[in-house]
Amino acid sequence: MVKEQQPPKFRRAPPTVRREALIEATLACLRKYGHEGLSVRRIGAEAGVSPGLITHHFPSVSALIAASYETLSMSLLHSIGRHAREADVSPRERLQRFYEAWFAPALIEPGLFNTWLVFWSMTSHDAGVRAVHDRTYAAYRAALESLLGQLHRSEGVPRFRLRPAAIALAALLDGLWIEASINPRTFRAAEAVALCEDWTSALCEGAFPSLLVAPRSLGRRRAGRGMRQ
Amino acid sequence: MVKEQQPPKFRRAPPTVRREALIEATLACLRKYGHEGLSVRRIGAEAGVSPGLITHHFPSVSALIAASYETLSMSLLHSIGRHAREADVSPRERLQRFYEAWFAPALIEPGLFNTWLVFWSMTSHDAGVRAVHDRTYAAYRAALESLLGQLHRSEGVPRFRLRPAAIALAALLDGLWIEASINPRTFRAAEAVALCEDWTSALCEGAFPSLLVAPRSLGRRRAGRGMRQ
DNA sequence: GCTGTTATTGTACAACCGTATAGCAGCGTG
DNA sequence: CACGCTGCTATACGGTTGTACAATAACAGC
Repeated sequence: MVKEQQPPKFRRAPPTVRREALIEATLACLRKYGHEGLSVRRIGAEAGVSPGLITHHFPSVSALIAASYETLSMSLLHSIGRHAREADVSPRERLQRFYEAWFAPALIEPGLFNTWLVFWSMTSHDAGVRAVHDRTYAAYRAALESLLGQLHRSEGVPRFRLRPAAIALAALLDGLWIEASINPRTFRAAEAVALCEDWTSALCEGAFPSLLVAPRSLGRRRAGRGMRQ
Repeated sequence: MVKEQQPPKFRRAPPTVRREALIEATLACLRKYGHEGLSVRRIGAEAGVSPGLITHHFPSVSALIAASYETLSMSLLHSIGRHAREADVSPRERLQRFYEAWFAPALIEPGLFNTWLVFWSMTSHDAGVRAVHDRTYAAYRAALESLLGQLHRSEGVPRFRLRPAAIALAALLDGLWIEASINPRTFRAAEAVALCEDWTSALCEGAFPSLLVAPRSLGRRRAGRGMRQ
């Protein structure tokens, strides 16, 4: 009987780290293969693990997707927000840095876009994924509201309603990000940033009538049509 | 030999109308089942036709998707544009009607959103679908440029660069449409229209610095950073 | 009414999917 | 060194998928 010193067939890991590794593998697969990437076999191969392990650690594959969604979106929001939170610059400049981080090359990438499409396409079927979206979008909007709120208290900036302002800015950012992801040749990153900066300028000048809060006297035309705060 | 008068097993159709019927069935399937809907068997069942017919009329399934993409997006653009093109109202009001059509209940529907997600997710893999996107997005932007161009020549509206303005407006519309499609409870249609109207107001007041063309003298801060027209 | 064209069907194929489950094996514990 | 817990593998199952291809039958032209 020859005593072959062969390496172990697999290594054990505590559930927490294995779960995290599976989430990371899932994100890698979605990035590389898009919709075709969310198969248990492909994810297992990416993580160097058998397909059965996934159903062992997650109740179903959609639960794994939901967890991956939460991980990625919080990671991105934190990473982008860090650029805006550093140093002591003016609120206006903080926003600009946020925009620049948003349209940085790392974010404008087909893989990331395809990953997001998979998440979005599951919101209608899976309640768990939809819950993650709602929580994530709320956090994203809260970050924007925070940045806009600082602007709020600057010299010469009229008061405006934060929530709809953040909704509009989020929409503008998303829309530009999508087109840039699908076809990077439509416009350059600097142009996208300039368009967002324009939006900020208009906000600071009070050029968005329905966002202004209680524009008593001084008849700006079309003084808002009652959006709820 | 009994002469049974049984109906024919199938009916022949000229390639053109069969192709169109298949496209219609594809759109119905995508609307109902999303990503799961683009299988030859499901589409065939929807059209009351055998699965093999699809590969007979289309070189591949992705060609069918591309054709469906083109059909739907042109149909939508035309349908929405019709509301804005009718009667003789002011350019400003034309834009508002466009916004209202954009956020009408028929457009804010999970089925339509999921259909769009399928199209988007194929742009990275399939060259044909990407070509359709580019053509479609250009037509969409051209429609916006036309509407904005009319605004352009109104009294008191400063000159601005059409192309980037249309890009920004398209992004705002898309972003709002997406969030409304995923979670209709985030905001109401009227709020989305108000946010777009705000954007128009700011544009007319010249509150978007980088969009202004040749703002000679009159030092507005941050006079654009050279976006190409 | 017969014939030829061809749109259409039906089936076979190989590959893939998610889930369930029985048993192997790493590794902490004694 | 042996034991046992349990993370993990491997396989089987019934289902799906897109494509290929031979056979069939609708229907127009003669």
